[in-house]
Amino acid sequence: MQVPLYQAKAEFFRMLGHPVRIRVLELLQDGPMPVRDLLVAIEVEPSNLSQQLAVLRRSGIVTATRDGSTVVYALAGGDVAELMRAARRILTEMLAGQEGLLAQLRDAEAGSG
Amino acid sequence: MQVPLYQAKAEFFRMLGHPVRIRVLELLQDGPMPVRDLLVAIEVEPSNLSQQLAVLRRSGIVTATRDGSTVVYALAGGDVAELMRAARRILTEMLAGQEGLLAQLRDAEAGSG
DNA sequence: TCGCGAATTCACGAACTCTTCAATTACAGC
DNA sequence: GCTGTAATTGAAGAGTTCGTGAATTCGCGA
Repeated sequence: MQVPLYQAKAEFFRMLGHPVRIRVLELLQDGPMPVRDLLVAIEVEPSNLSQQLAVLRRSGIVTATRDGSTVVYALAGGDVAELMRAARRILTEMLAGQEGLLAQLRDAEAGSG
Repeated sequence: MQVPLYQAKAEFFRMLGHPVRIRVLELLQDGPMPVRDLLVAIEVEPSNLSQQLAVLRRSGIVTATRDGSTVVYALAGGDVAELMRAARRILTEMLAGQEGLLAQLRDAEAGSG
Protein backbone atom coordinates (compact mmCIF):
# COMPACT_ATOMS: atom_id res chain seq x y z
CA MET A 1 0.00 0.00 0.00
CA GLN A 2 1.53 3.33 -1.04
CA VAL A 3 -0.49 5.46 1.37
CA PRO A 4 0.24 4.63 5.03
CA LEU A 5 -2.65 2.88 6.70
CA TYR A 6 -3.18 5.53 9.34
CA GLN A 7 -3.47 8.16 6.64
CA ALA A 8 -6.03 6.13 4.73
CA LYS A 9 -7.96 5.74 7.97
CA ALA A 10 -7.78 9.44 8.69
CA GLU A 11 -9.12 10.23 5.23
CA PHE A 12 -11.88 7.71 5.72
CA PHE A 13 -12.98 9.29 9.00
CA ARG A 14 -12.73 12.77 7.56
CA MET A 15 -14.99 11.64 4.76
CA LEU A 16 -17.54 10.68 7.42
CA GLY A 17 -17.16 14.01 9.23
CA HIS A 18 -20.15 15.89 7.90
CA PRO A 19 -23.77 15.82 9.12
CA VAL A 20 -25.29 15.49 5.66
CA ARG A 21 -22.95 12.68 4.71
CA ILE A 22 -23.74 10.85 7.95
CA ARG A 23 -27.45 11.14 7.29
CA VAL A 24 -27.07 9.86 3.75
CA LEU A 25 -25.17 6.80 4.95
CA GLU A 26 -27.74 6.13 7.64
CA LEU A 27 -30.62 6.44 5.17
CA LEU A 28 -28.90 4.12 2.70
CA GLN A 29 -28.63 1.43 5.36
CA ASP A 30 -32.31 0.66 4.75
CA GLY A 31 -31.59 0.09 1.08
CA PRO A 32 -30.86 2.06 -2.10
CA MET A 33 -32.56 5.43 -2.44
CA PRO A 34 -32.97 7.97 -5.24
CA VAL A 35 -31.55 11.45 -4.81
CA ARG A 36 -35.06 12.87 -4.81
CA ASP A 37 -35.96 10.95 -1.63
CA LEU A 38 -32.67 11.84 0.05
CA LEU A 39 -33.44 15.44 -0.76
CA VAL A 40 -36.82 15.20 0.96
CA ALA A 41 -35.45 13.38 4.00
CA ILE A 42 -32.47 15.69 4.47
CA GLU A 43 -33.55 19.27 4.11
CA VAL A 44 -30.72 20.82 2.21
CA GLU A 45 -30.05 22.57 -1.11
CA PRO A 46 -29.89 20.14 -4.05
CA SER A 47 -26.45 21.36 -5.06
CA ASN A 48 -25.20 20.97 -1.52
CA LEU A 49 -26.49 17.40 -1.34
CA SER A 50 -24.88 16.68 -4.68
CA GLN A 51 -21.54 17.93 -3.42
CA GLN A 52 -21.72 15.70 -0.37
CA LEU A 53 -22.83 12.74 -2.49
CA ALA A 54 -19.84 13.42 -4.73
CA VAL A 55 -17.54 13.19 -1.69
CA LEU A 56 -19.09 9.85 -0.74
CA ARG A 57 -18.86 8.60 -4.31
CA ARG A 58 -15.24 9.63 -4.70
CA SER A 59 -14.32 7.80 -1.53
CA GLY A 60 -16.03 4.69 -2.85
CA ILE A 61 -18.38 4.11 0.08
CA VAL A 62 -21.49 4.54 -2.09
CA THR A 63 -22.37 3.84 -5.70
CA ALA A 64 -24.67 5.78 -8.00
CA THR A 65 -26.69 4.24 -10.81
CA ARG A 66 -28.88 6.12 -13.20
CA ASP A 67 -32.44 4.85 -13.71
CA GLY A 68 -34.14 7.02 -16.27
CA SER A 69 -34.02 10.58 -15.07
CA THR A 70 -33.40 9.70 -11.43
CA VAL A 71 -30.13 8.63 -9.85
CA VAL A 72 -30.19 5.92 -7.20
CA TYR A 73 -27.55 5.71 -4.49
CA ALA A 74 -26.58 2.60 -2.56
CA LEU A 75 -23.96 1.55 -0.06
CA ALA A 76 -20.99 0.00 -1.84
CA GLY A 77 -20.09 -2.39 0.98
CA GLY A 78 -22.22 -3.93 3.66
CA ASP A 79 -21.19 -2.98 7.13
CA VAL A 80 -21.49 0.71 7.61
CA ALA A 81 -24.12 -0.16 10.21
CA GLU A 82 -21.57 -1.78 12.46
CA LEU A 83 -19.29 1.24 12.26
CA MET A 84 -22.16 3.51 13.20
CA ARG A 85 -23.06 1.28 16.09
CA ALA A 86 -19.49 1.36 17.37
CA ALA A 87 -19.42 5.13 16.98
CA ARG A 88 -22.70 5.55 18.81
CA ARG A 89 -21.46 3.39 21.66
CA ILE A 90 -18.29 5.45 22.12
CA LEU A 91 -20.20 8.67 21.70
CA THR A 92 -22.65 7.66 24.41
CA GLU A 93 -19.80 6.77 26.73
CA MET A 94 -18.14 10.09 26.01
CA LEU A 95 -21.27 12.13 26.56
CA ALA A 96 -21.90 10.29 29.80
CA GLY A 97 -18.34 11.08 30.80
CA GLN A 98 -18.85 14.73 29.96
CA GLU A 99 -22.10 14.88 31.91
CA GLY A 100 -20.19 13.41 34.79
CA LEU A 101 -17.59 16.10 34.31
CA LEU A 102 -20.28 18.76 34.13
CA ALA A 103 -21.82 17.49 37.34
CA GLN A 104 -18.39 17.62 38.96
CA LEU A 105 -17.88 21.16 37.76
CA ARG A 106 -21.29 22.14 39.05
CA ASP A 107 -20.46 20.66 42.46
CA ALA A 108 -17.11 22.41 42.50
CA GLU A 109 -18.79 25.73 41.77
CA ALA A 110 -21.39 25.15 44.46
CA GLY A 111 -18.59 24.33 46.87
CA SER A 112 -16.36 27.27 46.05
CA GLY A 113 -18.90 29.96 45.14
CA MET B 1 -30.27 16.40 23.37
CA GLN B 2 -29.64 19.93 22.09
CA VAL B 3 -27.23 18.98 19.34
CA PRO B 4 -28.78 16.64 16.76
CA LEU B 5 -27.32 13.16 16.93
CA TYR B 6 -26.05 13.17 13.36
CA GLN B 7 -24.17 16.37 14.05
CA ALA B 8 -22.56 14.94 17.15
CA LYS B 9 -21.57 11.91 15.09
CA ALA B 10 -20.12 14.10 12.37
CA GLU B 11 -18.04 16.01 14.91
CA PHE B 12 -16.88 12.75 16.39
CA PHE B 13 -15.69 11.43 13.04
CA ARG B 14 -14.10 14.73 12.16
CA MET B 15 -12.18 14.52 15.42
CA LEU B 16 -10.83 11.16 14.23
CA GLY B 17 -9.92 12.57 10.82
CA HIS B 18 -6.23 13.22 11.24
CA PRO B 19 -3.28 10.82 10.85
CA VAL B 20 -1.55 11.87 14.06
CA ARG B 21 -4.74 11.58 16.09
CA ILE B 22 -5.42 8.12 14.64
CA ARG B 23 -1.93 6.99 15.59
CA VAL B 24 -2.28 8.32 19.11
CA LEU B 25 -5.53 6.44 19.60
CA GLU B 26 -4.02 3.25 18.22
CA LEU B 27 -0.98 3.56 20.47
CA LEU B 28 -3.16 4.19 23.52
CA GLN B 29 -5.05 0.97 22.89
CA ASP B 30 -2.09 -0.88 24.39
CA GLY B 31 -2.41 1.16 27.57
CA PRO B 32 -1.64 4.65 28.91
CA MET B 33 1.45 6.35 27.51
CA PRO B 34 3.42 9.50 28.37
CA VAL B 35 3.73 12.26 25.81
CA ARG B 36 7.44 11.61 25.52
CA ASP B 37 6.84 8.08 24.22
CA LEU B 38 4.13 9.22 21.84
CA LEU B 39 6.57 11.77 20.55
CA VAL B 40 9.15 9.07 19.83
CA ALA B 41 6.63 6.72 18.20
CA ILE B 42 5.02 9.39 16.05
CA GLU B 43 7.68 11.51 14.44
CA VAL B 44 6.23 14.98 14.62
CA GLU B 45 6.98 18.37 16.19
CA PRO B 46 6.17 18.49 19.90
CA SER B 47 3.89 21.48 19.46
CA ASN B 48 2.04 19.72 16.68
CA LEU B 49 1.49 16.62 18.78
CA SER B 50 0.30 18.80 21.65
CA GLN B 51 -2.25 20.45 19.39
CA GLN B 52 -3.59 17.09 18.26
CA LEU B 53 -3.66 15.81 21.83
CA ALA B 54 -5.61 18.93 22.77
CA VAL B 55 -8.20 18.09 20.12
CA LEU B 56 -8.55 14.57 21.50
CA ARG B 57 -8.75 15.87 25.06
CA ARG B 58 -11.37 18.47 24.21
CA SER B 59 -13.53 15.82 22.58
CA GLY B 60 -13.27 13.69 25.70
CA ILE B 61 -11.94 10.53 24.02
CA VAL B 62 -8.67 10.64 26.00
CA THR B 63 -7.66 11.82 29.44
CA ALA B 64 -4.41 13.39 30.54
CA THR B 65 -2.91 13.05 33.99
CA ARG B 66 0.24 14.67 35.19
CA ASP B 67 2.82 12.46 36.88
CA GLY B 68 5.68 14.61 38.02
CA SER B 69 7.05 16.40 35.00
CA THR B 70 5.56 14.01 32.47
CA VAL B 71 1.95 13.90 31.27
CA VAL B 72 0.36 10.51 30.68
CA TYR B 73 -2.47 10.03 28.21
CA ALA B 74 -5.04 7.25 28.29
CA LEU B 75 -8.22 6.31 26.46
CA ALA B 76 -11.25 7.62 28.32
CA GLY B 77 -13.57 4.78 27.31
CA GLY B 78 -12.83 1.24 26.32
CA ASP B 79 -13.91 0.39 22.84
CA VAL B 80 -12.00 2.49 20.40
CA ALA B 81 -10.51 -0.80 19.23
CA GLU B 82 -13.84 -2.03 17.94
CA LEU B 83 -14.40 1.19 16.02
CA MET B 84 -10.99 0.87 14.42
CA ARG B 85 -11.68 -2.73 13.51
CA ALA B 86 -14.98 -1.76 11.87
CA ALA B 87 -13.24 1.06 10.02
CA ARG B 88 -10.47 -1.23 8.81
CA ARG B 89 -13.00 -3.76 7.58
CA ILE B 90 -14.91 -1.17 5.54
CA LEU B 91 -11.70 0.38 4.30
CA THR B 92 -10.47 -3.01 3.11
CA GLU B 93 -13.75 -3.63 1.32
CA MET B 94 -13.58 -0.21 -0.27
CA LEU B 95 -10.01 -0.61 -1.45
CA ALA B 96 -10.85 -4.04 -2.86
CA GLY B 97 -13.82 -2.48 -4.62
CA GLN B 98 -11.62 0.23 -6.07
CA GLU B 99 -9.09 -2.30 -7.29
CA GLY B 100 -11.95 -4.16 -8.89
CA LEU B 101 -13.07 -0.95 -10.51
CA LEU B 102 -9.56 -0.25 -11.73
CA ALA B 103 -9.37 -3.74 -13.23
CA GLN B 104 -12.69 -3.11 -14.95
CA LEU B 105 -11.45 0.16 -16.36
CA ARG B 106 -8.29 -1.51 -17.55
CA ASP B 107 -10.34 -4.21 -19.32
CA ALA B 108 -12.64 -1.62 -20.83
CA GLU B 109 -9.65 0.26 -22.21
CA ALA B 110 -8.14 -2.91 -23.59
CA GLY B 111 -11.46 -3.75 -25.21
CA SER B 112 -12.13 -0.35 -26.76
CA GLY B 113 -8.62 0.77 -27.68
C1' DT C 1 15.62 30.76 43.64
C1' DC C 2 17.62 29.57 39.41
C1' DG C 3 18.03 26.67 35.48
C1' DC C 4 16.45 22.73 32.97
C1' DG C 5 13.50 19.57 30.40
C1' DA C 6 8.62 18.37 29.45
C1' DA C 7 4.54 19.88 27.59
C1' DT C 8 1.42 23.34 26.28
C1' DT C 9 -0.30 27.70 24.35
C1' DC C 10 -0.10 31.57 21.05
C1' DA C 11 0.09 33.64 16.60
C1' DC C 12 0.12 33.53 11.79
C1' DG C 13 0.29 32.16 6.91
C1' DA C 14 -0.93 28.26 3.88
C1' DA C 15 -4.17 24.87 2.65
C1' DC C 16 -8.45 22.97 2.90
C1' DT C 17 -13.68 22.58 3.48
C1' DC C 18 -18.33 24.39 3.29
C1' DT C 19 -22.16 26.79 1.28
C1' DT C 20 -24.34 29.14 -2.33
C1' DC C 21 -25.57 30.61 -6.92
C1' DA C 22 -25.12 30.17 -11.78
C1' DA C 23 -24.23 27.23 -15.52
C1' DT C 24 -24.41 22.63 -17.41
C1' DT C 25 -25.56 17.81 -18.48
C1' DA C 26 -28.93 13.98 -18.97
C1' DC C 27 -33.15 12.39 -19.79
C1' DA C 28 -38.56 12.05 -20.63
C1' DG C 29 -42.63 13.77 -22.96
C1' DC C 30 -44.58 16.40 -26.31
C1' DG D 1 -35.97 19.61 -31.85
C1' DC D 2 -38.02 22.05 -27.61
C1' DT D 3 -39.38 22.32 -22.87
C1' DG D 4 -39.16 20.97 -18.17
C1' DT D 5 -37.31 18.35 -14.37
C1' DA D 6 -33.47 15.82 -12.02
C1' DA D 7 -28.94 15.99 -10.79
C1' DT D 8 -24.34 17.48 -11.22
C1' DT D 9 -20.48 20.69 -11.84
C1' DG D 10 -17.92 25.07 -11.47
C1' DA D 11 -16.51 29.08 -9.15
C1' DA D 12 -16.12 32.30 -5.40
C1' DG D 13 -16.22 33.95 -0.59
C1' DA D 14 -16.40 32.80 4.34
C1' DG D 15 -14.87 30.04 7.73
C1' DT D 16 -11.77 26.15 9.61
C1' DT D 17 -7.96 23.40 10.24
C1' DC D 18 -2.96 22.56 9.88
C1' DG D 19 1.92 23.12 10.79
C1' DT D 20 5.61 25.88 12.50
C1' DG D 21 8.34 28.72 15.56
C1' DA D 22 8.40 31.66 19.56
C1' DA D 23 6.85 32.32 24.09
C1' DT D 24 4.89 30.29 28.30
C1' DT D 25 3.75 27.17 32.13
C1' DC D 26 4.85 23.51 35.21
C1' DG D 27 7.48 20.79 38.22
C1' DC D 28 11.97 18.89 39.53
C1' DG D 29 16.63 19.16 41.48
C1' DA D 30 20.95 21.74 42.32
